Formats: sequence, C-alpha cells, structure tokens
Amino acid sequence: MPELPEVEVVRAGLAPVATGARVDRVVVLEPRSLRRHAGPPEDFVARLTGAAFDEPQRRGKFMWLPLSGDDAALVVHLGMSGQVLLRERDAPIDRLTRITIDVTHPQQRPLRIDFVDQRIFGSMAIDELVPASDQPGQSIPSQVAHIARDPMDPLFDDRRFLAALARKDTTIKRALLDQTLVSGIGNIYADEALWAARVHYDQPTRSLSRPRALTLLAEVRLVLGKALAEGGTSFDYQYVNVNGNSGYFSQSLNAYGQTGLPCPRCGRPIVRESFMNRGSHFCAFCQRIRAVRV
DNA sequence: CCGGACTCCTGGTTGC
DNA sequence: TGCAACCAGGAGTCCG
Repeated sequence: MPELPEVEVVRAGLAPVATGARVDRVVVLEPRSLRRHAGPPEDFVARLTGAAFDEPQRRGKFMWLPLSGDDAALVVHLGMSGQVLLRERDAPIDRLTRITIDVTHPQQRPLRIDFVDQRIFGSMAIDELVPASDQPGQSIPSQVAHIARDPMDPLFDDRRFLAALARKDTTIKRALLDQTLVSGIGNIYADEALWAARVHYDQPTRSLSRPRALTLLAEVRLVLGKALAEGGTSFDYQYVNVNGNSGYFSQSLNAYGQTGLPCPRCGRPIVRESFMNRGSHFCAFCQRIRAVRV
C-alpha cells in the first residue's frame, strides 16, 4: 500500500542511478505484471532494451522513467505490494521478482533493477508521453494524464480543490481517495488525516465548512510530510526501498489499524467500519458528522 | 454524476 | 493437524 511518500522515496532513490543509464537487458518473469502495457511482453522488452532513461518523474502514486528522445516512458505503479530494488548483476533473484532490468550508467558499475511484487497489483508499462493538460510544455504518460497533482506539489491548486469539494455530491474520504481530485493519498494516510482534523470519513463534502476543509488539507500535508521526512532519512542507497510498510510503521499511527485501541486524543476506542471495500478507522467521539451548513 | 459491486492477486490469519 | 474461508486494498470497469 505504498502511497505518495513511499513512491517518492523510490523515485528519489532511483534518480541517481537511473538518470542517464542505458538498458542492457530486460527479463519479464511474470507477464501479469505488464497488465497496463498495451502490447505483448516481447514488445515491452523490445521497446525498453537499448533505451536510456531521463530523470524519474512522479504524479500521485504513479512513477515514470522517460526514455531519452522517444516521447515514451517506463511507467511504474507499485500497487499494493510493489518494490523496486537495486541489485548487483549477479545477485540471486528473489522469488517474488516479476521483472528485471539490467542497466549501465556511465559513472557507475552495472546494476540490476528488480521489480518485486507479491500480489501483482502493481505493474510496469511502456506508455506514450502526451502534453500535460495542467501545465503547458510538460508531458505525462497517457495512462497518468487523468491523475491530479498531489497536495505537496507547489502547483497544487488549493482553491480549485476546495471548490470541487463544495461542488461535488460525495463524501470526504471518497474525495480524498479520488486520484482525479487530489493524488497520492491512500487508505492509511486518509484515515490519519481525517483523525487529525476530527472529520468523519462519511461527512458530505458539501457540508464541510471551509475552515474544516482547510484544516483537513493542512493535516493531509502534515501526515504526508512527516512520512516523507522519515522515508528520506531511512532510505538506503543500496536498495531503493521500499516495502511500502517502512514509512507507515515507523511512524506512529493514531487511527489506521488501531481498532479497539484508545483514541490518543480522548481515550475512547477507535472503531472500524467497512467503506468502499476497505476499512475506515476513526474515533466515533472525536470524528462526528456535522450538521449541514446553510 | 454517483455509488456499489466486482475484478485483479497472494500470503498471512482465523475458524472449524 | 489440515484445510478452507476470509482479509488486506489501488485502480479500473460496468451497471443501475
């Protein structure tokens, strides 16, 4: 369940070794990891082999490595359990490795980039770059074009996000998880930010007052920022993190997964309700649905 | 436009 | 002890 901070740590860790590196060899061990690739595995291998990478980019939970001079990119999504690991060329291949990419960087020894993914919800793909609709001159993989900016992005438009909340007929956690409204937030950080802002997950967005919406947005940034800082410090150059868990569990969680434990604020037990096919953890006392504002 | 159900998937945990 | 059922959820699709 890598969310924005985990994906960003992977991107930043990959940057120094991938940027300018050339692909020598690609092995697809698990074709299902190419679910988002438009062609057969052979096509993926052919398009990647011999290509060179430009600096890795990220939008929400999607990451991509542009192929130099090709108007295409290697798109990576970690899904629930994806990892990107840097290995020596001759290192043993882990059982859950789905794709291996041998690269040579002009200034570094040859390495192997392993895409490891237990549940195969993640994927790699070669995708065409198209002009980004939200910034002239920028390009973005076609399958990422619909993803909104994340709240840590300097170009994230607070006013536009708040306006969308006021306009849309939906509830707040649904909106936080809607990657076309705001990206990078998953179930864990959504629950944590809602707890911190004392907002009930099922509060209709239209009835969320502006001050509370602003508080929530600030808490989203705080929780993401804290995880980013921790991910950055625990990052190991040798092994582009991340098993996706590292960021979360070193950080103290107040609500997510705390079912039955006392709310750190009021001491009443955290409850769990099923919502959107997943768990919502919250304090039923601190986080109550507020009356509709007129 | 919206929400709910379903799909993909595996390994750890629970229950009989 | 053994095995089946269940649970975790990011993102896309389909349908009412």
